[in-house]
Amino acid sequence: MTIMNNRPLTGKSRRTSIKAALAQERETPGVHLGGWVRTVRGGKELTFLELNDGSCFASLQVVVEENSPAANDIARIGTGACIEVTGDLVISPASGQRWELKAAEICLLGGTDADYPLQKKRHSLEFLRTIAHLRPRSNTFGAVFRVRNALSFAVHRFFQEQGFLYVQTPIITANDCEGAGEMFRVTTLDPKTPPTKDGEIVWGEDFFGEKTGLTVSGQLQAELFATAFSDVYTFGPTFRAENSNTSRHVAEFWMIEPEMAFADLGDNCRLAENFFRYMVVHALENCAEDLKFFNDRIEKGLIDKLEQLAGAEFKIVTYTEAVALLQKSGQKFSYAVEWGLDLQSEHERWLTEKIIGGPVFVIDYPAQIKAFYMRRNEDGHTVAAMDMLVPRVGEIIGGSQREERREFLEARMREVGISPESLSWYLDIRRWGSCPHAGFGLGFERLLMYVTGMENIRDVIPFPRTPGNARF
RNA sequence: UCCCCAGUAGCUCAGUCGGUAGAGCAGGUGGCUGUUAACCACCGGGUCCGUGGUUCGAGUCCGCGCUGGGGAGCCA
Repeated sequence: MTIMNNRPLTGKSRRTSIKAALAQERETPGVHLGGWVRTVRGGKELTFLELNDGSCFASLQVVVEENSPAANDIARIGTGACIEVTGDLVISPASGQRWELKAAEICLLGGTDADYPLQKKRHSLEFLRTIAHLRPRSNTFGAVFRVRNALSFAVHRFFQEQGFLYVQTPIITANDCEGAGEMFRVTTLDPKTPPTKDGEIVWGEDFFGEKTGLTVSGQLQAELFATAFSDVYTFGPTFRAENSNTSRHVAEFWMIEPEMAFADLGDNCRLAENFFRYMVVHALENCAEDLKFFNDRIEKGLIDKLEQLAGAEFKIVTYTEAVALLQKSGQKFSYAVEWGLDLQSEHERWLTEKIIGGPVFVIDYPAQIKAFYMRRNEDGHTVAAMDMLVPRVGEIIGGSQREERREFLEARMREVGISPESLSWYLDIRRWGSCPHAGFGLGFERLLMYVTGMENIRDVIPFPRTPGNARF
């Protein structure tokens, strides 16, 4: 790089990451670090600072000697302070850590005070949620967001390795008939004086010339791309304006939606299984330190669970079999288990946790409880749908083979009250060059819940959006 | 949206039968020759979520509201 003016940009202030420092093979003089202080332990002649920069779970112990020039500032350095340190990386003479930094110079960049909410003690996840701007500096959320980062990368790696094309489907869309949930409205009309006719808002005068909202699914557009590129996937933000108040729902989340041409429901389940296993293996191989923390503090036995899953075959049961299994389980449920009724959360959990004891695909649901685009089976009353259920989290994947036969699809749309004209482009795919295809939607946050053991979806997304809460 | 539970110091929580507010951590001061969410001593710190009521007296009992959590529905 060439600096064209007289600004004193040296480009020499870059630090060594703590991850890199801890990975050193030998003692190194003159190492420069930056980070946030986790705890300070002061003695008469020595002060110990735990420094964390988020590059890894571990902190690095910084040792300040009483008469070192670095000692000047340490009285003002408390938990949470941001500092830069230069010193020698040496093998620690005390047990508890291999490396420590003998400080020669400390620069206090940003101090803290008594009101700093993040203390060196256990906080409740509920409290940390109220300080979402600071919680990434905690052990738990540091680990969560490093795993989230690793798995985001793994999503792309998995699909790219398999030759899938990444497609960015629109975030603003005019389809509100996808059956996936309530939409957030997108409009530029003045809420005080919208154009009206006979008391109704004239959406034709809105920005896009029709009623639009934030996407609830990229599936329909992914299907369009699948009929040109064969195998495609989306990975992007998804919005649901449902008034859902549970530990598994947020209004804004990230969804992964692969769509494959020349594929049936069996191919779909196989892809889902391979994908899920790939994510788990990737986490085991790349996030060992963070997973160990989750295993010790969040979900006992987590690593065993993940390792078992990596080697296990996923079970597939039909909806009809699932109903029979639940009926003969002898378990008393609050809601009836009966063919034709949707499985309740309690049924799904019993199935995956108690009867199967691991991830399970439930396939071939009754047509009347599933979406219009799912392919009708030969029996005439079920559709080629699949839900993947996992212990603790419940439904993590929902997918299907799509109805590629135009006359069946159109008839089904009329049955459920969707005008074929409104989705003419979707029907056109069946009109010209139609082919069997299948895909699914996987909630990225629910995957993270499974992998980290975190029990509330609000704790695996940086700044959760839920009814009544869009702070931060 | 419905059902259940909770709200006390900056944080985690105790507070008995209704009798006038407590601990640990954090913060401040001092001590300590290598500490591991250090330790020891002392100090400061309260709209008991809000509101209305019952009572001689309410953190405690009752009504309403707000906020948070768990569960259900919707789903990923």
